[in-house]
Amino acid sequence: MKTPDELVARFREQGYKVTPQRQLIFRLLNGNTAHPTAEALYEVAAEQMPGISLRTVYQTLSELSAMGEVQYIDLGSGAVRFDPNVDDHHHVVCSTCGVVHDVYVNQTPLQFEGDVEGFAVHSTRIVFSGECAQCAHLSA
Amino acid sequence: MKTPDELVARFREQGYKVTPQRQLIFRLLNGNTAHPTAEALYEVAAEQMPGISLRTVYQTLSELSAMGEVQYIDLGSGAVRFDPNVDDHHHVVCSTCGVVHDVYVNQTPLQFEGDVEGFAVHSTRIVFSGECAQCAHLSA
DNA sequence: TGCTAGTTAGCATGACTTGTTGATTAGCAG
DNA sequence: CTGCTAATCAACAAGTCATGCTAACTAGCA
Repeated sequence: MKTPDELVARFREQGYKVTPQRQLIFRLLNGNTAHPTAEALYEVAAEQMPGISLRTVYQTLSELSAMGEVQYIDLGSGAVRFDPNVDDHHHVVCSTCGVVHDVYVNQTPLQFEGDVEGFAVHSTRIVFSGECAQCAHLSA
Repeated sequence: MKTPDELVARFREQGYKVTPQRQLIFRLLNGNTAHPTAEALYEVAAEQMPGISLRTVYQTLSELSAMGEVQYIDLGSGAVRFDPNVDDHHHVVCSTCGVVHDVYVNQTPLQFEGDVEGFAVHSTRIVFSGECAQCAHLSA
């Protein structure tokens, strides 16, 4: 994702207004590796800006997604999560606490891109499930 | 998934009753490679047994899943799908028509199982997206 | 300064899944 | 065959997630 300042510029270019709400969301997402849900982001936002509406958070996330600045990630956990990291990467999820980390798979099964079962494959999503170091430690 | 007959036996073992509804669902799932949603399965079932309730379909699928006879697969398309194929395999989805095929990835990134970012990984799900042969043909 | 987009609250909707209740049906053990 | 009990059904509700709508207010920015 671009920096908050760059996003401000991009929003202006597109004719979108740069509101304090949007700027707040830009800042909250910047460098965020927590893969928050819209709700989670809303809660943090509401602490810093009481009165901000969940609707606005959804709206801004959807705009950012349309601009390719954040990624929707669906881990089958109910709510969609947002990832400001739009690099080509994958995810590992702790099946105990639900924490999500980015995973860079250098040896992607790229041999499949192009032709799998007659499909012209153009993207690959990998989700690893397991137990994070903390949960493994607690249960030990 | 086991054959309908084997499932009947397993249900009896577990003390579950073998009802016509359950047997119908067993048959509909047997060899089914369509990865149906619960609703889709219900519709087919209702053709053969008018009066069967969606609730019963959900119920039976959940029992089968608990017994490890079907797999839930979540492709982020809204509804959960069911896969009677419980082998270790992955999926490829057509982004145009939504059809799902099984994919056996012989060269799984197994090098990651065991330790990714400090996680003790125990499962890996890969979803390929692309265009199926039919859709590619139609758009050509 | 003023046009217009954005925000808000509040309510509604829609998809998907599960829970509940109460009546009826039927599997299956004895 | 009988009877206990699980299963089913209809009908309704609830819960989650996401989005749509309205009407009124606010504020960005040309």
